[in-house]
Amino acid sequence: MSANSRMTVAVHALAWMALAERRGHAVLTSAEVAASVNTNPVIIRRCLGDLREAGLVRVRHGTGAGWSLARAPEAITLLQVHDAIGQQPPFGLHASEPNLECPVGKGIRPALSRLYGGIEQTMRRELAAISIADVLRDTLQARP
Amino acid sequence: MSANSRMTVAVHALAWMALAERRGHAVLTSAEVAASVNTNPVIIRRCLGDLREAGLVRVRHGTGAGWSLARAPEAITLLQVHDAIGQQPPFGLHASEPNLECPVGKGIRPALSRLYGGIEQTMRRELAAISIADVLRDTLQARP
DNA sequence: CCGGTTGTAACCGAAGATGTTACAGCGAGG
DNA sequence: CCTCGCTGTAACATCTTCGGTTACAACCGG
Repeated sequence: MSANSRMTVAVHALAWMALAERRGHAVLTSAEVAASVNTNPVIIRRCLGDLREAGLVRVRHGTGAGWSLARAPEAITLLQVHDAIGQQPPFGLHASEPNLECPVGKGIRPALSRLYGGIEQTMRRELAAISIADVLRDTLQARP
Repeated sequence: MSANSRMTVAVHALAWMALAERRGHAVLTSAEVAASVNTNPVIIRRCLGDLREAGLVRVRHGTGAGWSLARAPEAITLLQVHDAIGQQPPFGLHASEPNLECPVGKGIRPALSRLYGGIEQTMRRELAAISIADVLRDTLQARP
């Protein structure tokens, strides 16, 4: 499995919370979410902790503690999730600075930065158009 | 160093080869390319080896050996480079299979696959619209 | 055959992701 | 105000990947 499943875990958790909320079970513990995602509760706590900092979920302490959505599923976009969990961009520049004596080495970084930035903007626009409610709806339609 | 710089290295190498070719120095050794990218010649050989398998560059052995473009810089798109070096998609699914007893766990993977696939398609379309010649032109215009 | 370069294997260290254990902190409810 | 359950986080163990390095056989033009 290629790296970066954090986006997937976060979206899965939010979709599950949205469904539970709709079923009248609004507060979930990290263990309950972890059971659906099939991972360790600490992974979920770390993930939901990021989402909480972004204001997407709320947490309750004490007896009967747990997590709940901070707003309607329709109002949570994948772009917000993407930013909340600090996803790294799809392309990176050179590991070590290129040779600036070479005309290509000198100009390639700004050129590629602009180029990569444009692609990233397009991706952000697509992510912004999709909400957790959309994902949940699509998820509940069983398909091969 | 954050992530995947392979795309950057490949594009840098091709742009540099395109410029050298235009200057009448069509055949470059891996050491010459490595000097511009500022990395080890083996890294370049591995990278150009991938590009050769995709038919984007040619290699010559024996005395005076080295690499040259297999076609005009205008005819090499970033999508071809992307595919040649086997870039991994920006998002990955779950590390371990989610709980299929849960309606979300059951349906989330196909839903996210479709979603991620759509985003990837958009990205591919953008990459296909940019050639090495475009990158070289942009690179040679020094800009802050 | 020689000399220079490719093609690859083997290996290293750093970094990041995932998972696990352990434990202090918090607060709702008795 | 004490208890209990869950959060929040540190620490740590793997595992994988990546960039880098060394070494060496294969190749071929001259």
